Amino acid sequence: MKIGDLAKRTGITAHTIRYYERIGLLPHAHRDGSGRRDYGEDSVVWIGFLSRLKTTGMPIRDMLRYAKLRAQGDSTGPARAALLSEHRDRVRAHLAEIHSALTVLDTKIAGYGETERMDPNDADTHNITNPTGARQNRLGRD
Amino acid sequence: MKIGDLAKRTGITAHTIRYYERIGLLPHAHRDGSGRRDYGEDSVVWIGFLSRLKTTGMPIRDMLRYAKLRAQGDSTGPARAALLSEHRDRVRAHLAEIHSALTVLDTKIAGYGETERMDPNDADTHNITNPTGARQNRLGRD
DNA sequence: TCTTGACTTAGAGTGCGCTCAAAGTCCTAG
DNA sequence: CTAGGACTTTGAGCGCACTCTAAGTCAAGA
Repeated sequence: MKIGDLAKRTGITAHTIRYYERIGLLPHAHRDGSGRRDYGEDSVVWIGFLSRLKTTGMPIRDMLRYAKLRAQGDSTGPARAALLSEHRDRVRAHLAEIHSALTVLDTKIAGYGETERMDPNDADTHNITNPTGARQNRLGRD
Repeated sequence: MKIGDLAKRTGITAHTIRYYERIGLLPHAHRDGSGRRDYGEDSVVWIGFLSRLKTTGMPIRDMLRYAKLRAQGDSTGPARAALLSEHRDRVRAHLAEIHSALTVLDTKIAGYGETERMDPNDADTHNITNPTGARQNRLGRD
């Protein structure tokens, strides 16, 4: 499989695949006769796993630690399990924080509904004051 | 209250408070006789709310949109509610993704534990039976 | 009075994770 | 044979959200 195909199948760009290889997150790819990267199904699986780690907010430097342990062979199983389980704990803690903040958000939204005498579920049908996007600040972006 | 006190009470640095003012996330602060920023309790509350938005992953450009609506007065209530409720939906969707990825992580960790008990030399070469149907292992040779 | 330390400004620097540019090579369809 | 597109490399650039530096002002305690 060529890099473009792998990109399509994993949902990350070819640029990013090369970047991942460069930093060591992916092993150096096998090359075909003309020097181009050629991948197998295992690459799809590994990138899929990396994407899941990314979804949970794991920084690349930790994925890198995991990848290096993995490259060292089967004996690093316990270390990998430890790395993953510490990360899992952090994710769960973060999840709890988000839930808590979301509760506040819910209250706030409900409060607006009350004040404005409108159903929060109708909020989406009201356009934001400035749909074309006046940019009054250098950070503003639409 | 001086900027240092506000920093202590909100958990963000004085540098960041000035940065937030610079980009428009905080209103221009009142100054005392010698030109120093002087804050009231309302600032603590507002920064607390911003921090919650940040916890839920709202980008600064969106907080900025919210802050500008807020500065425009009560008539922007519906727009603010809309902004918040769209964000809430995105956060909930993201939360679901994280939960799903976490399930895979749990399975993986359990898999390591299993192979450890069964055969320490064979760690990570097992096909993990997993309820989501995802297999995430064996990338080429290690 | 002197010293310490919190404050002021504009602007530069940092770390992360990509993302793209430039210039060249190679495969395939027409 | 030729055109187009996918690929190759090294290295630069970007967007985000801070984070810090430099040079200076000011207030209060020993």
